Amino acid sequence: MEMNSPAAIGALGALAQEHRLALFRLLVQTGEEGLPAGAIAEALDIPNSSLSFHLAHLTRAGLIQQRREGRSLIYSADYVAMNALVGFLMENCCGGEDCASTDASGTSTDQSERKSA
Amino acid sequence: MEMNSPAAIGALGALAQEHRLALFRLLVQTGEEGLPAGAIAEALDIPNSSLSFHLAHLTRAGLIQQRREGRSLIYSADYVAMNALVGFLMENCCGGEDCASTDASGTSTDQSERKSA
DNA sequence: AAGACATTTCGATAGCTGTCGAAATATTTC
DNA sequence: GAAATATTTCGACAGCTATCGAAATGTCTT
Repeated sequence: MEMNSPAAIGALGALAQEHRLALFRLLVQTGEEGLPAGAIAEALDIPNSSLSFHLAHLTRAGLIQQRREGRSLIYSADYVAMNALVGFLMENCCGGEDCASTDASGTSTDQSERKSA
Repeated sequence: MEMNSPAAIGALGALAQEHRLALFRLLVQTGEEGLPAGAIAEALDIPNSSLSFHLAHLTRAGLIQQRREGRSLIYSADYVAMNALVGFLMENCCGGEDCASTDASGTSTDQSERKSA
């Protein structure tokens, strides 16, 4: 997937907002089948027009997908894009190897042996 | 480390900007010894006052640390914080398991077996 | 084709963000 | 303690972001 900086900035910015982060988490939990805009608005208690703004933002960033089903628009998380974002962060912003090595709860996996160049 | 949403939003927002992302990457590559503000400003070709603004932003978000050395202020990446952020994203925004399983280049690791609940 | 339903677009508005020169602050050296 | 160096804070400004009601758009049902 090899995400580039502009794309990463777009994705990071899209997630860096209370409502959008909650929205994305909700869609991730929901899975491939996704949720219609109305259900999301209700679940998160956000006015329709405001939600639409955030949905558009996340879609533009490539983190969620849209499909029509009857008169509803169904939104779902794009796991591949999220994979790419996490991959980008690990490659470019952790130094490479051991950063967040699956144990996100750990006793601060030794950071003192960094590439000291 | 167990990062919470507000902290994650702060960190995501801090990285969601061209100069700050480049700055953080630079510090990650540099390692524990860090770099003085002046060297960073020169490396990234950003005016001192602008850079200071971004350094403050990243510091506020907890992603970088500051220490004084003579008349210079040395900045360095906080790897533990970055660990926590990536951990947060994997736990909350990937569904848990296999997301970005070290191979961020892969042929779209099958996403169709999500927790369909 | 009219009415109901689901969602987006429009428009106005308040507040936040990024930029950068100039002035202020901190630290060392002479 | 004054001059030199390293960096931050201040202030002004342009542009972006979030909010949300009202109007417009698209889709289904009868």
